[in-house]
Amino acid sequence: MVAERAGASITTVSRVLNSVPVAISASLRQQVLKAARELDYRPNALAVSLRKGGATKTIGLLIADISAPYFHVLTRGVEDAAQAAGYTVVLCDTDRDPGKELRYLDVLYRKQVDAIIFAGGAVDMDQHLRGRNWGPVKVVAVGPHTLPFPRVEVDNRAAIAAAVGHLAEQGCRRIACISGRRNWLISEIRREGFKQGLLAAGLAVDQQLDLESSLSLESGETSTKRALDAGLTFDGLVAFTDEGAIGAMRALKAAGLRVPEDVAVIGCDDTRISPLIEPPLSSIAFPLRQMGAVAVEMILAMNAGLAVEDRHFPFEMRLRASSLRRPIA
Amino acid sequence: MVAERAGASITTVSRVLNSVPVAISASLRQQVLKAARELDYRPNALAVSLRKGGATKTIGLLIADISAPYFHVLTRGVEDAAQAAGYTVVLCDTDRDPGKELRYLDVLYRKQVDAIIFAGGAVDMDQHLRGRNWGPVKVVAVGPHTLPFPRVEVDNRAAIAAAVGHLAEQGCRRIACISGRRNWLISEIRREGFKQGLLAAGLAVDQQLDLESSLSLESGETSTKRALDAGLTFDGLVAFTDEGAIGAMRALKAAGLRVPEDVAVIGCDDTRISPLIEPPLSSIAFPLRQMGAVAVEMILAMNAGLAVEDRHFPFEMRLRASSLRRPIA
DNA sequence: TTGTATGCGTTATCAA
DNA sequence: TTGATAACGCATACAA
Repeated sequence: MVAERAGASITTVSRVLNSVPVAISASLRQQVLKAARELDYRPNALAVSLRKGGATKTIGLLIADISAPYFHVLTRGVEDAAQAAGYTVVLCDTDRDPGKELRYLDVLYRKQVDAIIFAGGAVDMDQHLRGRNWGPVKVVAVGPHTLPFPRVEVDNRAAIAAAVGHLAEQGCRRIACISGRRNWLISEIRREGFKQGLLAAGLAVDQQLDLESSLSLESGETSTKRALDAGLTFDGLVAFTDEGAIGAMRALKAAGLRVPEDVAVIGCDDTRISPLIEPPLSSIAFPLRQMGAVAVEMILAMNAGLAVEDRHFPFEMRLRASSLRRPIA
Repeated sequence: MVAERAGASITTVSRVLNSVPVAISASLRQQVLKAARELDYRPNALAVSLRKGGATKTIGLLIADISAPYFHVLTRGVEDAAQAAGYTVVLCDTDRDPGKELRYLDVLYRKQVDAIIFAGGAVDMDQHLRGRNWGPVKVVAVGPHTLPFPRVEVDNRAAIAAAVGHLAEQGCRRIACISGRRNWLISEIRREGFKQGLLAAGLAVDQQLDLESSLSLESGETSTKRALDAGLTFDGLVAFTDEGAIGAMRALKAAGLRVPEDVAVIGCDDTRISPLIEPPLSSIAFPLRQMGAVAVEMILAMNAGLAVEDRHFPFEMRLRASSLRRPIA
């Protein structure tokens, strides 16, 4: 196309457009450039990747749900870093469904992605991913994962334990927990943190106070309502998700309970909503955007043949009215 | 690879794996299947697309910012529909920056995407996209756009006018507006709706009450604060965005004004947050998720050679405490 | 029923 | 300084 218009061979065109260090007459070069501009020619990335054997500059991002706060902030971090590095991001919402995860992996492999970022998976200990041949694809996980990939991590256990500690410090003695599904690794880890926090505070672990939910607002509301209806009592509540906390607070209000006076509440992930609701919700913040960016950096490093290590990030307690009954120590 | 392992020609392998309607001996077929399974072979989508001339089953999605509520709901709709149709979505955050938009388009074209969905662009009347050769790529726009592509649309003008009408009905006489940047088409259209609503209610248009912002929470807060500091008074406020409305409400509260008694407030987009804040925010809802899905449907139709028409969706007023001073008529 | 050869758009090797 | 040609992995027209 460009070649014939410029009256040159495709070889020459390729050389000019890729600035291959080979002497080319100025006139021919100009003609090629002109033709390319006029046709607004763009090299076919498919052909280039095929020929060069691999690199597509594409990253597959597997997340549970882009419309959940945790994930879209993370995603923005990934996308920015990817774009800056000349990579493109394929968005894959898995809803934590192993089937979807597998189907997406299949597509991503067919499309020859260079790398995959896992976030919000680790369901059923990743049985469905066991024994898989990952080939040359670079894989990074954000958050807990059972497979031996480099990870971008935050101490979820300590985070929830700290939340419990805070509630205890605020005078709570019976602390409930809006937890996540039992077969999600993240839930199990946070659950451990919950127990750990109780023990550290010298409080008893009451299995009944573990209110399992799917981490959504609606689910948090339902679980809490069910617990209250069943006559359960508690004076503190930590939710593994801000949305769950908000749902719980709705159920508490509906039952005539005051936050934080009757029940002090703290969430997790520090969603954008948290400071805006009434009362403002205490939460545990993670540097999600940065974590997304770092996941991409790790991929770049792996592509460069460097050894990468897990990266750990700190959490931060954002204490607000929903959990504050007395001045902080 | 698979061919040699199965002791067959690549032709046969291709035929078996693609179920080409050609007689093949059962034994050979089994061997091919076995080899493919053992190697867990996946056809190289790059090569397939190259050979078949085009179709990559990929959609480029250009949005302003995945971390903004409007866009991640829309995106989820796009993603679900795309996945169901065997398409893959490349996420492109443009931040409404024409430069980023152009750079992303370049990449998408190189990668031979089949289609592009524009949402949250239309900046400066899309000067940077004028006269462009779009080639065989199918383009659909969600929301207002200056270029002649099929669109998924909602009557933004009427929506904002209705919001103004509602405030007027609630007794507001001086209505301010947290608008968007002047060079964003969406802002201009909503601004028209604002004026139209004022006129319909027999209220005067006061240029001073147009408080320009970037549609973000922070921006809404700043604009409102500045207006109040300048001594402007108003008893109603419509924001082109829920986040802007929330920001505005913060500024109002800080100034000692009550919502809705002193200033009735209504937002737009009906974000997930809106019903949760205090007071719950009135807003105008669009079926964003569905709109995203329809955008994909339109692309599929275009691919099938069908003629597609613009699709219009209704808006819905969600009235809540922030704007309710009296029973609704 | 099976296989050989060609070409998709590129880049890299080799020859002129 | 330039160009013809092979090869990347695959699907298909054609041959056997």
